[in-house]
Amino acid sequence: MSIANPSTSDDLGSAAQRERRKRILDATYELAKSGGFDAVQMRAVAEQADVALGTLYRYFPSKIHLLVSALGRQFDEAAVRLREREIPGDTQADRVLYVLKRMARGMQGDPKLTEALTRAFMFADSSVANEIHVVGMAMTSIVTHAMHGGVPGEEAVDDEDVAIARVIGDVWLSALVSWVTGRSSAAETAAHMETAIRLILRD
Amino acid sequence: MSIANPSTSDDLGSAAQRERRKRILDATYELAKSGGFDAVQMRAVAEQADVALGTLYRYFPSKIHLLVSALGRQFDEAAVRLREREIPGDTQADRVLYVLKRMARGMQGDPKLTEALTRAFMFADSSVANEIHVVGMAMTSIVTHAMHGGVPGEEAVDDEDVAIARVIGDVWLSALVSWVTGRSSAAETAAHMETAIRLILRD
DNA sequence: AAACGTAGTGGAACGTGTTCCAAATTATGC
DNA sequence: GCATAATTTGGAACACGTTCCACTACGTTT
Repeated sequence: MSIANPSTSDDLGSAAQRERRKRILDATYELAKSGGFDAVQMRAVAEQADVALGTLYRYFPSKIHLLVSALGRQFDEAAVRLREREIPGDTQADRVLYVLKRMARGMQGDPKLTEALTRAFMFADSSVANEIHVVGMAMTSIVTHAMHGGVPGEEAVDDEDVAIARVIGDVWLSALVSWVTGRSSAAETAAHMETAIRLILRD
Repeated sequence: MSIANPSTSDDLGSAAQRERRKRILDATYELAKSGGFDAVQMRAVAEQADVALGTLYRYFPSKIHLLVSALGRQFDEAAVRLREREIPGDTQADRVLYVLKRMARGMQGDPKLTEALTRAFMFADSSVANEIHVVGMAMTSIVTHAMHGGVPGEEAVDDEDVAIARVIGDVWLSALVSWVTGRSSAAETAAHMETAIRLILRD
């Protein structure tokens, strides 16, 4: 008997399972993109992914797991895209701001999607630790990569860099939450991020 | 006809209404304290506050409004208690850390309560803007007050102080979320806060 | 090819947040 | 004190996340 759960195990299962998993995440993405958190209804995801409700729950044990997994996929892709690119800017603050503004632009282009994923992330509890960890790693990687300008050879990332990256990630998340929940505008959010980063990264 | 909603209007209504409102918030507090977010069930709150379900919804249009209002009351009280007190510590960082650690101790003493209120805060959307604002103000006030050592006379709080306080508030919130959702321990959270604040407030 | 175990299906059912409504109660203006 | 408006009540009903179950389909072992 296999206790393995197709969504969390490192063993990704058969091709059919990988295919189902992808269909489910794609459906989640589409629904989130067009209708936000509320539109990602488990029955709707199951139907759009052409999968029974029970199967959906076998792959992702809750709506939050599902959305955070989708977020993880997004961030992973973004981190990979960014990694193969040099980051312009003379100071750490400039480079980090460049990257974060670029990501912010992407997110503002899909506000519903961003809302859905952010809400899920903020609501997740420890049972979602694995999925959360993926997101946290990608975020830290994005920030440290920006700090060091993207030169691939000497990624001299020490502990302090990671600590700084985590603080920046915190501010980023809080700012994202304010924006997503309509508490502050895109411009205010950008300004706030800039303030914070220049405060944290005065070289 | 009065469009006024007893919970959001500045007009607090009759004594009976104020009394009901208090009973509701008290019931919320009790349930949150003993069982966390999930235990704050609208039917249970209504019953414990000795109020009909419909009335509960008239006072607080959603569970999130209810919990964020309860959080606001908590923070307000904390801010007031803190305001009438001098904050020990030689540097801004020391004083802010002193205050935040003190608040953290309080929160760790009531983990369920903290979980409930924090989850609600993080999940709130723009319809909860008013209640959120109360919390944000209290938080900023607590931090700026700590920065200036609590000398009541010359509260020379300028815009930059507020910006800094907001960044600290962001980190605080993120740290709180990690702790509340079981992603990091109290010790890790404290260490992370210390790192962040020393980074932001190197005098 | 038969038997077996695992995964997927369809759908009923439950819990809790939320909405709605008619009747009862309370407050207000005259 | 009465008429009228506003509020509260009790409870039914609905929506959606989640659980559960009997059944079917599939793949593996022998």
